[in-house]
Amino acid sequence: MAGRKFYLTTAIDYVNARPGLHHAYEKTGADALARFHRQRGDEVFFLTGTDENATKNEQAAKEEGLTTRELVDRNAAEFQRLCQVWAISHDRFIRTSVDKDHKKGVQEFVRRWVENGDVYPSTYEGLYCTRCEAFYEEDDLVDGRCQFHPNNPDAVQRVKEENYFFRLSRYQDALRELYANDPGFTVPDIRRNEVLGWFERGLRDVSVSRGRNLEWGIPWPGEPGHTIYVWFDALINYVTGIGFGTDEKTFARWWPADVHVIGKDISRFHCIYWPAMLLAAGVPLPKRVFVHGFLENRAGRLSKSSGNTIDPFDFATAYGVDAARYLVLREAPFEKDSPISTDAFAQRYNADLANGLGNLVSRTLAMVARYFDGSVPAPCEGASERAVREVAEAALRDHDAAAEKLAFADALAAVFTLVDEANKHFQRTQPWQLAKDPAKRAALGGSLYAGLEAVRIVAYLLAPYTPGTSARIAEQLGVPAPDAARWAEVAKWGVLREGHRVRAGEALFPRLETPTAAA
RNA sequence: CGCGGGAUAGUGGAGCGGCACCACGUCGGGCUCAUAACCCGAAGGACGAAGGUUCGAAUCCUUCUCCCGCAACCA
Repeated sequence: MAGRKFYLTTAIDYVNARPGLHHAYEKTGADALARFHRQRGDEVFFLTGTDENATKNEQAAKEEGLTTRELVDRNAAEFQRLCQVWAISHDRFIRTSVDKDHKKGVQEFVRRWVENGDVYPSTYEGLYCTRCEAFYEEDDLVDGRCQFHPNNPDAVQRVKEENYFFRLSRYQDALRELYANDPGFTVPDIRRNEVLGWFERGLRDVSVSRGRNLEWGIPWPGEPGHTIYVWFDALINYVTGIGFGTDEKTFARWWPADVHVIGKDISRFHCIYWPAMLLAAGVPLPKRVFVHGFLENRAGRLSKSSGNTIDPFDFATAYGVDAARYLVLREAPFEKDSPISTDAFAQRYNADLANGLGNLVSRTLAMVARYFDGSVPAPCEGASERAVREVAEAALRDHDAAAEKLAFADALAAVFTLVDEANKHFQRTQPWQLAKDPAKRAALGGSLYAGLEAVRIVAYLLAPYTPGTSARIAEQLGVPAPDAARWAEVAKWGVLREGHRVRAGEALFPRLETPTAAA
């Protein structure tokens, strides 16, 4: 796969609240995939950003005594800071209310619908919650109030307006065909099955504009007073972010997306609406939509509306960025829902990072320093060394197979089989005993060499998840930084040369003595 | 009967027709190079409830209970 282009996206985030751990989770998963592909030699474009054109931002701003612009800028900055703190390596952070190319591209996209006869005006009358920005049926309301905003008596209003509707129904057969021909379009299967279920109930045309002379939002082309419904403007970011409607050369280079990484709550939009929207605009479809699961705790799911989020900035500070990234991806398999808890994170930190990886690096380099004065000994492969080598070779294979599928918990587990094997290897060969007998010098060197190679390979394999730590280990080993190394040259056993200098460093992951206090 | 997913050792998971497995935690032992870390061993569950199919069921079927998600708020 070396040398191919790889374009991936995350969902863009609503700016009506602060970032939660779930935002960091999605971005970290996507980031690990981006870094994984770069490391294997692919050319990667990684897009993330904020979804800023929701009308509710106007109201939220009013309540805080700010202009809409001020509120949106302030909150968008928090999401950008999140990306910095969590070491997200995106190539572009798109802002839908700011970036001119987005606005222009969206209007071009809609213009194509119009040309294609896929939108038509129609009168819509119904109960509209201005807080949700959604229409509801009478049955959905509780005492005449929105069930999600019961404290806002004025939130629900009866509105009647001219809207443009998108002919979603026209694409039902094309979408069925897509799902029949390409079972991998939506993964994992559990999410695909949900999508198939939606088809069974049929697809209705959807309103894609708002006609209430809104100040905020992207104007409908040639139709003053109408704005493009925020959901549709948001989805189009995936093409405008790489030049659709403004830079066709760049667009042609990156599109179609190799994968859209999203949460399961918005799979309807990405798995049904988005492909139909693209078909209507005459744009090729993305290759895959990966629907990740949710972080859950006993207080219920983590979400903006329930307000039980773990602060992602505090979390990263408490554990360190690399550990934080490792913990969310290891504890919460990307492909499904997972319960999380601060206790589980803390235990995982000590077990895997402090006692496992950190201690292995520490003991290995300490022994090389003590017994060989920091100079790499000659390889000397006995039964134990061979076992380590074989586990390393399996880890390289198994990691990549899992990472390709975005199964990061499995991918990380594969890497840690090598950490465990190296620790067992030292117990088997007992270099501290061999060191007492000058006649066993070669065996001693061989044991430590195998340990060093294990550490080196682990560091490279973990680079997509723990970029800072991997770089530190590479530095201690005096080998090329993970960002700079050619994968084919480092991803194999036996690269370190006899006499090469290595040095011990500070503890990579200090053990937490009171685990529960960490977060 | 709106659709879908679950219920397995203290916790989190795997297994999905044939001796109930893994990780963490706990307990006991060993080692001493290392971040009181590492290694070895043990205890602990008969798999939500009831019924059925089968030589044999966490694993298939039926009913039930309880969770969760979706059904134009939400990653």
